Formats: sequence, structure tokens, C-alpha cells
Amino acid sequence: MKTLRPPAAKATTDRAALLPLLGEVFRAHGYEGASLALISAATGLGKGSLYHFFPGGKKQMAEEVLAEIDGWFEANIFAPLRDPSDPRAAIAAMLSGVDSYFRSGHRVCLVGVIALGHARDEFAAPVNDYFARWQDALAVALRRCGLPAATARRRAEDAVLSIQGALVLARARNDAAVFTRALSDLKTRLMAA
Amino acid sequence: MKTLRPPAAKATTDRAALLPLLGEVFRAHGYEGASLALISAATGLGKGSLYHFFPGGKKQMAEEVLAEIDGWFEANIFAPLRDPSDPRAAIAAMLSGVDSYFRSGHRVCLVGVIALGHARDEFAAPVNDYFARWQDALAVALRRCGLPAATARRRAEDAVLSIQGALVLARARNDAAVFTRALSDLKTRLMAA
DNA sequence: GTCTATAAAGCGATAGAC
DNA sequence: GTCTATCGCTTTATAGAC
Repeated sequence: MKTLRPPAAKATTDRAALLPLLGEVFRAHGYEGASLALISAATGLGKGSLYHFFPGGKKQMAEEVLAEIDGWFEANIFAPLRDPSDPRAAIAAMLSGVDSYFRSGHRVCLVGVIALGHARDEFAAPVNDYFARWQDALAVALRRCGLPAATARRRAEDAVLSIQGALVLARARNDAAVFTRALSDLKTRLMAA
Repeated sequence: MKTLRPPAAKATTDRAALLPLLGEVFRAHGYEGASLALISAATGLGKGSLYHFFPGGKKQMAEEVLAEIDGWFEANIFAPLRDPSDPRAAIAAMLSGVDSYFRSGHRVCLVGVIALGHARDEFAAPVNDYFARWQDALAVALRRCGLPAATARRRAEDAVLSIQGALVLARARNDAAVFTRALSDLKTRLMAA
């Protein structure tokens, strides 16, 4: 009897553990700044192993990291916003979920980093999709709170934009409290009549 | 009689004409993405000439571009905000000045790009200073409009952050109208009692 | 002051041993 | 599946002719 273990399952598990590490490297250094040497150091894997997992190289790594981030937001933020049961609670949960995801302003948004960087064109579709679905889901919740459709759409855009701007300013001023204050202001603005 | 021309003046003039071109390359490709080859193509100058003007290389180029941007905002945005004669007009002028500077959302903020990129640490001081002085100048004007100091400071922070976020989102969604809408919302929020 | 040539290092990516 | 070695290219920066 051989010690037979399903190699696919093992590989999938390792890959899943790999993506968050890659994400942090891309966040810290940007897409172009994240060299394979840095990625290799952060993951403890040689280039050979990295190309075994990601035959498409750095671009595939970034694509999968973006897809994982998108999946997290879809499950934890967007889907609850679309749930009709308690839209006000979903909006409050979004704000607290965003606060913890971005570590109260200490962590930057990789999608925003890529949007401002040179690699924007290569990832235009997932980047646009992420923000579009965020705004749409939030607008749905706001409409269910009684706002007219146009107001809901505009207020949702304001929320997404404020979060991104707060992350930029927090990073620029090296002051994470900017982000916390912005989320607090945002809560008031979103819930206003 | 020789055709004696002051070489310093000529050099300064050329250098001044050079900086905006460099700025556009940095904006379009980011600090790391702006290779000397791209800069050479954009300016029509060989590497030798570039190093003649900027012995400190790419870093010096970026420093001088940032200084020029800072100087423009100081003269056209910050100083009018600090002028006590008509604070409401100065705020309105800021919004329209910002709209034209960022080409109604088609142009990105280089200071924000650097803040989110890998080069942030190298330019931490000028980046922080730019945003700090913007917020301070705006807070001064808001206070002169009758707002309490704490409210003025927080509202000024909200304005700076919203402009940055609008530029990020406009770029991410490839929709400059986001920026125009954000400026419109911002005008209402800034002038509110 | 502008150019070409070149150096030295780092990059993404590949090949092949194990 | 992981590694080392290496390829080919690009990068920043310098040297020196003109």
C-alpha cells in the first residue's frame, strides 16, 4: 500500500496559501516594482517553482491575486450589500469590513495601486469590474434604504472614491488615522436622508 | 565684439521647458516605469544631455518635477486660499483651478501616483508636504468662512482626499466624468453650513 | 551641449539536473 | 516539485568623441 495523496489537492492548497503573500509584495512594491527576486524572497520559493505554479509568469500571478481579492470582496462585501433582508446593516458591515481589510488605513488597495500604475492597461478589465460591482452593489443597498436611484448611484460612487482617496492620503501623509476619519464621515454621509 | 550670451539663463530656460515633459512621462508611466529611454524619446534629448541637465539622474528629475508642481499649486491654489480678502471666492477658484489642472479627470496626480508607488519612501517629505500645505491652506479659508477650527480641518481633509480618490476612480473606470461629479459634490459639501 | 558606445547590474523567463 | 545556471534583454549610469 503506497502513501497515495492526491497531488491536485495539495497543489491547490499551496497555491491558495501563496496568493496572499504575492498580494503583499505587489501592494508594497507595485506591479513593476515587485521583481521575481522579491517575490522569491517573500515566498521562499525559487523562480523555477514560481514558474511551475504560474506558467504565465508575473502577469498571471497578478491576475490571480486580483481575482482572489475580487472574490473576497464579492463574498464579504458585495453579496451582503445585494441581500435585501437588511440593507442598513449591510452598509454598516461594509464599512467595518473595509476598515479591517485595509487594516484601518495601514494597508493599501492593490486595485487602486494598479489603476494608477503603468500596468493599468494590462489589467483594465478586472480593475474596472471591481469598482463597478462595488458601486452597483452599494447603490442597490442605498436604493433599498429609500433613496432615489440617481441619488443612490451618485452616493455609492462618492463612497468608493472616498475610500480610495483616504487610502492614498493616509499613505502620502503616513497617517492611517486619515482613513478612520474618512470612514466615519462616510458613514454619516451614506446614512443621511 | 563677440556674441556673448549668458549660458546660465539659456540653460535655465531649457530646463524650465523640460520639466513639464518629464512630468507627463512620470504621470503616464509612474516613477519606476518611466525609463530613461522613454524620457529620451519624450524630450528628444539623448541620455548624455539628460545627465548634463540632471547629474543626479532620474531621482533628481522627479524631485525637480515635484518641486515645480508644488510651486504651481502654491502660487495658484494655496496662496489664494490663505488670502483673507475673499475666502469663498478662493475656494471656488481652487475647485475650478483643480478641474483645469487635472484636465477634468483625464490627468492624474503625480504626487498621488508616487505616494502609492514603490518610490514613496524616497519622496516621503515632498509628498507629505504637498498634501499637508493643501489641507492647511484650505482649512484657513474655511475657518474664515465661519467654520470652527476642528470642522474646517476635517472638511479640508475630506476635500483633498476626495480629489485624490476621484482621480483614482476616474482612471480605474476610464471615466473622467467621475472627477467632474466629485468636484460638484465637493463644492456643495465645502460650502455647507 | 549633444551625441554614441559601453559598462555593470537587474530584469523576466527558460532549460534541465535532481 | 524545487533547484541552479543561464539566456537575452533592459535598465541606470558613465566615458569620451565631437
